[in-house]
Amino acid sequence: MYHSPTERLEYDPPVAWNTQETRQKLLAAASTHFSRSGFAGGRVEAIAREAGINKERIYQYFGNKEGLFAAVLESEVERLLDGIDITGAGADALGTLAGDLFDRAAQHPRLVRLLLWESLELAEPVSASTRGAGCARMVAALEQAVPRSDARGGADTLLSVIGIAFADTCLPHLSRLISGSDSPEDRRSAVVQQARRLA
Amino acid sequence: MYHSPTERLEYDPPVAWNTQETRQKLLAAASTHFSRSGFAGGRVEAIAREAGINKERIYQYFGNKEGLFAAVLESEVERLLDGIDITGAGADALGTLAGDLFDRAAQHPRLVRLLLWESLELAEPVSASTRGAGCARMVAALEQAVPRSDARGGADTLLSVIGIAFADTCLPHLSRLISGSDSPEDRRSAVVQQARRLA
DNA sequence: CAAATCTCCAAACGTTCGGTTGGAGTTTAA
DNA sequence: TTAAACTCCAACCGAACGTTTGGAGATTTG
Repeated sequence: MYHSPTERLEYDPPVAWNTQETRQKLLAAASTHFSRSGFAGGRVEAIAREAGINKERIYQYFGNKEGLFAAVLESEVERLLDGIDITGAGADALGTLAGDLFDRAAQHPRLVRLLLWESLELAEPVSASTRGAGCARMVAALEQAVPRSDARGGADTLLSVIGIAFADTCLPHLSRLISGSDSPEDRRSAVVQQARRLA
Repeated sequence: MYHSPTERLEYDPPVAWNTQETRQKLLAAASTHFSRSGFAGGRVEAIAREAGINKERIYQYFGNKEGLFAAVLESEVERLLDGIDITGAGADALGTLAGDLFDRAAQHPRLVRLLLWESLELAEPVSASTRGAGCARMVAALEQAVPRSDARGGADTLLSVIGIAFADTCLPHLSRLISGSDSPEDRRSAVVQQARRLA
């Protein structure tokens, strides 16, 4: 195995196999890069370098750059709503939901960013059937927690709570122009308050 | 002036000057391409071809690709909220605002897309001071129309109404997974209804 | 133990891309 | 009328990029 003169090692140990770890390292690095720069702005070479894996392995495991991007989205975007349940009833339910969503976005900003890149760069969502099923469950739970007369109340409410909770993550520049630099605590409090009003 | 054999003309008329038109054509084509594909995915060559202008002109007028992108954002993103005033009071004011925002997004989807690309691809917003002033005026008007006790009510309300109004434009895939393929009329109605509840 | 298969690598390839150059013609100014 | 300045173009350049190739070594199989 040849190294360039500037990094020639005294002894190159042979490379042991670790198929699962290789794949996971590539996915983790790809998640970072695609979250930051999107599909078009992400660089295969830079992803591989950060993973510490040869970029040829990307083609072996994922097919191509598009396959890698899809794999990242498949593993990440479901996590956005994963484990967030509807608890309580009425205004409490909506406030808690909004707070949980806000916290999720605050702790994992890359998830919302990946969702946005998916929206802008893909014609169709990834994992549509499983994500659709997850959303349907949330809608049904919301309809139980916040009963309403109109037939689509659950779906409309869920979408509005998401819109409120993610407004500053989806549109950070506009948010800052509107609200100034308020603290995450203040922002969270406002999100919970506004969502409660939808009851 | 040389043309390739496949498009050799019998006679090449010399090119007259039209500096303003050239610039506008480039901006229009750039708006289309950057709205669709973002900065990283937009192609200078493709933009120039669509404008019918030599791509070297882009460097003359805008400096580089980044300058072109900034020029597009500067001319487009202010149009998103431009001319949208707060009318009425209470729930009516919020409902009308949400409806107007929804209509603006529906009629000019490229504006929201450009806003999203700005959010994802730029560290700072363009035209921050003029946009900030415009937002401050809207916040003040909202505080008049929907008086509230908390000090930041106007800003929080505006951001929430925007979040509700643009939820399906910002996150179209997630919206469709949640709501199914409802009609724009139904979607608009839901947006107005939900926004009214924030009063 | 040897052959087959698999994983991993460095290097290379062909294409794409943003940006520049040399020059032709248009318009303006003296 | 001529020179200067400006606008516009085709072609080009160097770098970047996604993808492939040839081969070395690790692991599995018979």
